Amino acid sequence: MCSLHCGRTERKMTGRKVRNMEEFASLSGLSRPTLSKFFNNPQSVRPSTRERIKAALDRYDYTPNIYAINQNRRLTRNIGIVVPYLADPFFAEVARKLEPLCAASGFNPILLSSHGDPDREIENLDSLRSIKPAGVLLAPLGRRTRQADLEAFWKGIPTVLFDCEIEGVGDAFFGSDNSQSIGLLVDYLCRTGEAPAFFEMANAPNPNANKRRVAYEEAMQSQGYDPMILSVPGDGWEFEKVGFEEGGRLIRARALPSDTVLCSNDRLAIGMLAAAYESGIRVGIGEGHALRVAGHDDHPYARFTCPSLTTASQDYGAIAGQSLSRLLSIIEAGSRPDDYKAELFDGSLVMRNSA
Amino acid sequence: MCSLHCGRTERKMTGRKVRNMEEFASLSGLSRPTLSKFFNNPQSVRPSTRERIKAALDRYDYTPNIYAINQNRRLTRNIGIVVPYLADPFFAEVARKLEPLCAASGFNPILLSSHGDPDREIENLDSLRSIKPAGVLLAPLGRRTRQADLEAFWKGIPTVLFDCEIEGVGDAFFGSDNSQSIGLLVDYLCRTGEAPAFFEMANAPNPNANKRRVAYEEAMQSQGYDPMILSVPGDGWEFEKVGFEEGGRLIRARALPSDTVLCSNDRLAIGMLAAAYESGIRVGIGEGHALRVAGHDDHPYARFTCPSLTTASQDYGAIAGQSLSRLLSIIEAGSRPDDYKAELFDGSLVMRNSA
DNA sequence: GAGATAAATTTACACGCGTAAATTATTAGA
DNA sequence: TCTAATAATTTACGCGTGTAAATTTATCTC
Repeated sequence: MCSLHCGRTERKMTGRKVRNMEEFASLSGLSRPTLSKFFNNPQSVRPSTRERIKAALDRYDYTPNIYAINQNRRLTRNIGIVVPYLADPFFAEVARKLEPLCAASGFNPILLSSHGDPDREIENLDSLRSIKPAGVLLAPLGRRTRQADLEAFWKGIPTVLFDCEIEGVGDAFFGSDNSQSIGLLVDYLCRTGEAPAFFEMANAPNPNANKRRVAYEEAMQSQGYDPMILSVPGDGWEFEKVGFEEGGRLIRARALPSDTVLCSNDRLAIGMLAAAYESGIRVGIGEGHALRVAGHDDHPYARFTCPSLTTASQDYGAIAGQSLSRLLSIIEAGSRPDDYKAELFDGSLVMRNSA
Repeated sequence: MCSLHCGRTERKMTGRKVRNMEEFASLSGLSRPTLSKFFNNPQSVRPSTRERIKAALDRYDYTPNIYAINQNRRLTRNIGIVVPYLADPFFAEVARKLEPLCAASGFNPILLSSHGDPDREIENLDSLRSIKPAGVLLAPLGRRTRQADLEAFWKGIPTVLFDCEIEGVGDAFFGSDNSQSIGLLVDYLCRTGEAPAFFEMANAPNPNANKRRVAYEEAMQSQGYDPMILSVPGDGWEFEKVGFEEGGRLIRARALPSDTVLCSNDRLAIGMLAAAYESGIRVGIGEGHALRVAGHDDHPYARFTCPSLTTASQDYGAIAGQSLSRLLSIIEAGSRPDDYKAELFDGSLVMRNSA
């Protein structure tokens, strides 16, 4: 807690443990309210006093009781981060970027994963509510999100959504411009070979999937092609498995309408690449290759697929950074904004060997 | 909070919000101490009273203030879970198993990742300490862990280690029997082809790597072979990258002493498989294959590598389950055990197409 | 060095709950 | 129906902090 404010990352506990602020006050020769001010904001006390407190902090082992602090504060300095599926590298990555940013702003990030379960998502929000966070960064599950519950939560606590937008919920939204990035991919694929078919899971949990399909259709039409949608059964978050099984089925049945497949996301593509490999289909560009496969997201493993995966990267950094700074400005303003703000960031094409 | 005890996952907030237990007491016609008992343990009040409280809970919107509770309790019901690298699927998986188990026991799991950074690990423990958790489940970083700090933490809070054992720290340890699982792999590989070389990163962050190397050496010797260690430069957690670059270097330089390579973990193997693919080396068993590659851990993507990866699976469930139940028994006992307990679980061979 | 300003101190109360002791009400068993 | 056991209530205090108002002290400017 303290390390956030006074910049100390390690203690030299040469002295004994101090029970409470009262005791620490007499030990350091200051009054408790002054110390209280210091711990809330070191800049709010005179530099000379600040140094005295820091010196005392080195001599004695004292940490303010976080429960007593938060019981009385109007607002805690906790920020909830709720993601739909932490085992998914995209969210693991965003969370990893978010944590140090929160800490740098003096806030305490609390990371929760819904593990793909809508009930779990609401449970996570409930448990956050009991912690009275200053705000919440939420990447909703999407299609299966219990919208009414989410809306009720949002009314009580400043909430910024990212990755997945939900109608009528949240003070702001930051995500990727699927239309732009899919456009980039379709454009590239059309330019360098056959126009791509679009491979997706029929019951995708996340509305981005729908946006990407629509973006694909529009991009194809603007290039003068008829869209070719391959919508395979499947739900949940086991994309690789669906890509492998259903993609393999399509390959073996020779049911692909094009020698180029654009997958709705990299995880589907990873599964499909594995299926193609097992079917002895050579994936890639140029002579001797029977299939081109592209994905979307620039998954951390996209570099290591066989062949390496051509894809579109999302601007994780911008999404994480802007979501947080928007939330912080809402928190600091102390009042909810009147205007809902949504911002989409461009992706960029990552050309590798699969297409 | 309450949902853990009274089993309600959703509220019907037909009534108004209740500020505190006092107010809720008068609304429900009971006394505050009785309600306090109920929230600590619903079984401690008479069934009829229990029903009255639950009914009131449905009528009014009341949640006990978690900060006020924890300020006064001797022990919070928080359990810290600290992992070295959450983006690593092994830890993501263990964490995913741990969370519902904690919740089912009435505890609140707090998940923190050290992101491969030893300072971050200690910071995580410090921030946990300020939360006064009942206990902590810790998978240490390993080699780079700041042992003295860790030891100081452990002395204050019940701590069970898993995955990676640290000399002289922790009330118990649960992990995989690397000797057994590596033995299984070496045995299988020797039986079905050339004896394997062992591919590892020289400065692995985790001591399991050393244990695996030693286990490999012993297994090879007991089979009558000389160990062949391929120790490549590299540190950190980017195993795939090291496997890809250094593995690729070995392959292109034809520096592999055997046509069979056992990788210290699956992530290295994933990188090496990608490198082999790019070099045009066919990996697998039987005719027309030039290289066999095996891994260790049964990474979630091991099914989807090209070819699918032969590996040894760790018993995630047992490790997670036993670690937690040991910690809970220490917490319930209210005193630290005299005897340190370490238990290793067997892995099992997962035969796929790469070896 | 005086006045203006800023900071620290004192005093006092509040927060929402745990918990112990003594008392009263309820239940179970015969 | 009575008694013993059990549960609930009342009363009272404590936990470690936030925070407001009034006062005193230190610092700065000229």
